Amino acid sequence: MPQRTKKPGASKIRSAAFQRIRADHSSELAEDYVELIADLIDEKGEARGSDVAMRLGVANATVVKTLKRLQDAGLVTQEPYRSIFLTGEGWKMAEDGRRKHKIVEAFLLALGVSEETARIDAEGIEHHVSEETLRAMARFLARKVM
Amino acid sequence: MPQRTKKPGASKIRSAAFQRIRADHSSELAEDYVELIADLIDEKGEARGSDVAMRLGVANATVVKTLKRLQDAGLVTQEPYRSIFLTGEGWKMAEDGRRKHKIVEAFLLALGVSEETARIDAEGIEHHVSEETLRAMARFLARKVM
DNA sequence: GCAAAAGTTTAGCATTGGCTAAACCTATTG
DNA sequence: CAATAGGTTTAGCCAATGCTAAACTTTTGC
Repeated sequence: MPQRTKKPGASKIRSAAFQRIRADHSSELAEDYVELIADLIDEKGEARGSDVAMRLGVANATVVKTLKRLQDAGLVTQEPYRSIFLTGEGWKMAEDGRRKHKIVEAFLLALGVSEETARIDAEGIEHHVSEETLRAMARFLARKVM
Repeated sequence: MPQRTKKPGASKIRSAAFQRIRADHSSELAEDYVELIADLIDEKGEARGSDVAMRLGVANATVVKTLKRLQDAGLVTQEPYRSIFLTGEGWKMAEDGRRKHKIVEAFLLALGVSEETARIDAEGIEHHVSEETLRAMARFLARKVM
């Protein structure tokens, strides 16, 4: 008989973590883009697609395609051959990413990790830490300072 | 097989982090699979595709397709309608994943995070921590015990 | 021992996120 | 002010990862 996708409550709990990871991954790229665009705007006054491409290490064409999705998602606005702007929503996401990034990076540094590693690992970790863990990291940092 | 990453030369050290994240993502799924398969074998004596599907929260067909890739990659062996085995390589990857997972989870717990959150966050973080950060976490744990 | 139930695989489709090459604008400059 | 250099977009390809429905195999119950 057709084998419906089983969604029994039993091992649903087990799979929750993996489902969250898949969800995280789909928002991860969007967060990286808006964060980077925000940085570029703050640093150079404007964000060009090619700057984004260079910093992410991908081809221009990939950025164009992704930005189209981000525009559909209401995170950025842009016109052909012009620089990129963030919507209110986009700024909100960028700020949130920066906030997480800062906490994670500072935390790793406080843990005794090198600057280089802290920066790189923070980039990977920031999309996978819950608010609870962020709070614990912030607490640790506060305690360290005292 | 990950796409050929063209190195743009001196352009951007900045992009290194993102490139590593993309690389991590392509191995992440493989690690999750082999780790899960190892767990199932240890727990129940065998790993069936449908168990993997249930625990990961994906459809059976997705698991079949992914296992084909893992087989091509030399991580698992299997025959149609039979249960799944890990190759030596597969076991090695599974053990490494478990090692990382354990450190990260224990570390989060020591930080004061709840068990539930530690388990879930560790699942996401384990694929993005460098050996250096793992060492720092282990050091922290050791210090805590003293 | 065979028919139905249960489990597994195949087929076919969609989306995301990469790439290169070619076409297309914009901007510089002679 | 036109030609061209250079940046940007489009077109079209590929691989990974997900899905449902249908086909197929194995197991079970009588």
